[in-house]
Amino acid sequence: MEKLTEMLKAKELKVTPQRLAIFNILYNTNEHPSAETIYKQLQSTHPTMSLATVYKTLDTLKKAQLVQEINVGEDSFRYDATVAPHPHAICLKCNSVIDLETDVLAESAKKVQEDTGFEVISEKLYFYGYCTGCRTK
Amino acid sequence: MEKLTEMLKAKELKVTPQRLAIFNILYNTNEHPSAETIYKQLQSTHPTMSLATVYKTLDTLKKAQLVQEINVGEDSFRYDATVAPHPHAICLKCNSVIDLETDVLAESAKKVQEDTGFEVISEKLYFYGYCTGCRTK
DNA sequence: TTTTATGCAAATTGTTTGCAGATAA
DNA sequence: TTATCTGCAAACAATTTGCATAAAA
Repeated sequence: MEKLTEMLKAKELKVTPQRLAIFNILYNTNEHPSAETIYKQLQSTHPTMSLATVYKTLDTLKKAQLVQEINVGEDSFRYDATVAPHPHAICLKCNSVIDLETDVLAESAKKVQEDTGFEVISEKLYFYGYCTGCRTK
Repeated sequence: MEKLTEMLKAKELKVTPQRLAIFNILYNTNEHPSAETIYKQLQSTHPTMSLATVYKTLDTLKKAQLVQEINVGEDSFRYDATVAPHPHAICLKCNSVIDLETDVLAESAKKVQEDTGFEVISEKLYFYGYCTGCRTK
């Protein structure tokens, strides 16, 4: 991950195997795993990595704007290496979180700003329902 | 609150002072309080009410579709007696949560459904930024 | 009088923190 | 070599649970 290495250096953060491994998982999945899930996934390749390190690293990456934290209403946070704002669809049956590319966000942010005077910095849009795989019941 | 009394009876749930008090708070505010906040607010009028009861009651009301739970990315949930879907704006400075009435939700749900095949049941839209009171810095 | 709800305290879960030793620069 | 990071264990905070008592139907 050259991208991450660069970004970390730019922020005067050390490039450690743990940080690379965690970012790598997020960068190569669209599953939006939680800290716990990432930790379990790393146990085979990085058996000494602690859960605390996963949390600390996710916090570091979040502050460095390399990952975004998403909050779908579960009891834990999930993480996404795609930082550009985009909606998510959460399947109520299999709990999967799917990235969407609808562009309603920019338009509606502008509308809100005009209508209410609220200055929009970012936005999150979640759809709850059933994914294509779970629709057939 | 006749509405609540009816709804509870319809679901074979008992009408208790605690349930009335908690629903009443939510029904008469637009502050979207957390369980803790509701608990504190009730201490003067209902000094024997326990925090566990607040949690259990909110869960009951949520299941009875009388309140909705919202998750703005804080460490706790907030509650809203308006169950119809509507966007929320969260001020990053004063942490207030404001109800919005923009109607982007219905349109975009339809769009997502057509584009991706994901069957949308409900949606949540959050805007983060600065409220009119906090913009002047 | 029967069933369900409340209130207490203890348990659980996700996350954070302090600190000594390890590692990147 | 020095500043930062990791990993462990303990701490924390939000929420849940078990159970005896209390209250609604």
